[in-house]
Parts: sequence; structure tokens; C-alpha cells
Amino acid sequence: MLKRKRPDIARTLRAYYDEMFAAHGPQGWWPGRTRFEIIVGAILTQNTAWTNVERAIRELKSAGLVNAAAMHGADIGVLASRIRSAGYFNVKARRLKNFTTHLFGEHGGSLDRLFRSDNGGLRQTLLAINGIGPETADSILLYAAGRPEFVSDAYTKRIFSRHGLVAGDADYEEVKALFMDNLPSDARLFNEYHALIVKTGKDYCKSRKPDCANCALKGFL
DNA sequence: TGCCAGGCCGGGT
DNA sequence: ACCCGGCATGGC
Repeated sequence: MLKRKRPDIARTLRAYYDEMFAAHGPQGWWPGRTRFEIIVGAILTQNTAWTNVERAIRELKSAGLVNAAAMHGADIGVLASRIRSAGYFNVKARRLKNFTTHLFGEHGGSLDRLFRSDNGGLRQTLLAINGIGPETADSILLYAAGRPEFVSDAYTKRIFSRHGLVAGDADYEEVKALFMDNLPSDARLFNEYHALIVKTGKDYCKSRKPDCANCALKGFL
């Protein structure tokens, strides 16, 4: 069913964006130099603090492994030991390999070719790779491929459900749709918006309890 | 000292 | 279609 764009929601989302941007300024995302590094970071940061990911990427770089060919050829045990600081290192080493296996198996190792390919949708292609779920796929699409896909995450759901804009039990696609349906399809806007949400979310509330007394909800926006 | 961090998968109901 | 346990390090 096609949802009509609601002007009031659109204005509210804009106001939140403006408020966060005024408070924090441009975030300069994604924190990574190359498209491949962005993809690696997107996988490594799954349920993990970014500071731990930074160290893991440094370790990979010092071994010359932050490029598709080198990572594809690397021993999975070596990979795991290098990304140890990011946690779940055995799982994530496999996920990195799953990605490069697809990249070389289907696109000759070329990100350009992967991003150009559109057999049934690039998002579906990414989601079919074991270890790439909706948030990781959208992060790759937005920050590496430059496509206008809004990235949702735990912060987004927490903040915007507390503000009554999505249901507390909304799933990933539902939260994403709030933004996709009510904002212009603009990769630069989506880029900055998600980054600002993460920045804000980190200070938003230390507790996950909806009735947390220390929650900054009252002072937010 | 426990709780939390920019999820996702696989097996069970 | 949900629900849950597992995966693991480092910071506060």
C-alpha cells in the first residue's frame, strides 16, 4: 500500500535534523577512506562500539588487508586474529570472507561492477550474502555506493519511538520507511541524518529502560 | 562490576 | 511469523 507523504511528519523530521545539525554540525561520515574500507567497517561495527572497530581496522591495515584482493586471499584465521578487538571475531572474519567471495565470484572483484549490477536489486543481492542484514546492507548502499537508502539502527528506533513517531515494536523496515516516506530521496541528507542520530544517540540515554529517570528525553530537541 | 556498543544468524515454537 | 541464544572485545 502506498503511503501518502504527511507534511506534518515531514516538517517534524526536518526540525529534528536541523536541531541536531545546529548542535553537532556535519559529521563527515562514513569514517573510512575507501569504499572497501567502509564496507569492512560496516560489517565490523555490528553490535560493537566504533572505537573497537577502529583498532581492528588499524590491525588489518598494518597487515595490508584492507583491499578486496588481499582480504580475499587471506587466511581466515589470520583475519580473525587481526580483528580481535572488534569482538565476534570468528563470525566477522567469516562475514568479511563471504563478502569478498561474492565480490570475486560474481563481479571479478570490482566494486564498480557490484554496484552497477542490478539483477533483482542490489539491496537484495547484498542481503543474500550471509552476515549482511538490513542495516549493514543500507550502510553499504548509502555510504559506499552513494545510493539514497536511509540507514536505521538501534538509536533511530529508540529515539523516534520515544518521540512517538514509530511504534515501540516497529521492525527495521518500518523505522526506515518513516524517513524514506517523508523525506526527499537525497543521499547527502540521509548520510548526515543517520550520522547525527548516532552522535545524538550516544549521549541520549544510558539506559534502555523506557522510564529511565536520567533519560535526556525532556531536554532533547 | 556488570552493562552496553552504529546486528545477524540458525534453530525452535 | 516471531522468539531466543550465541557470538566477544573494550570502555565506563
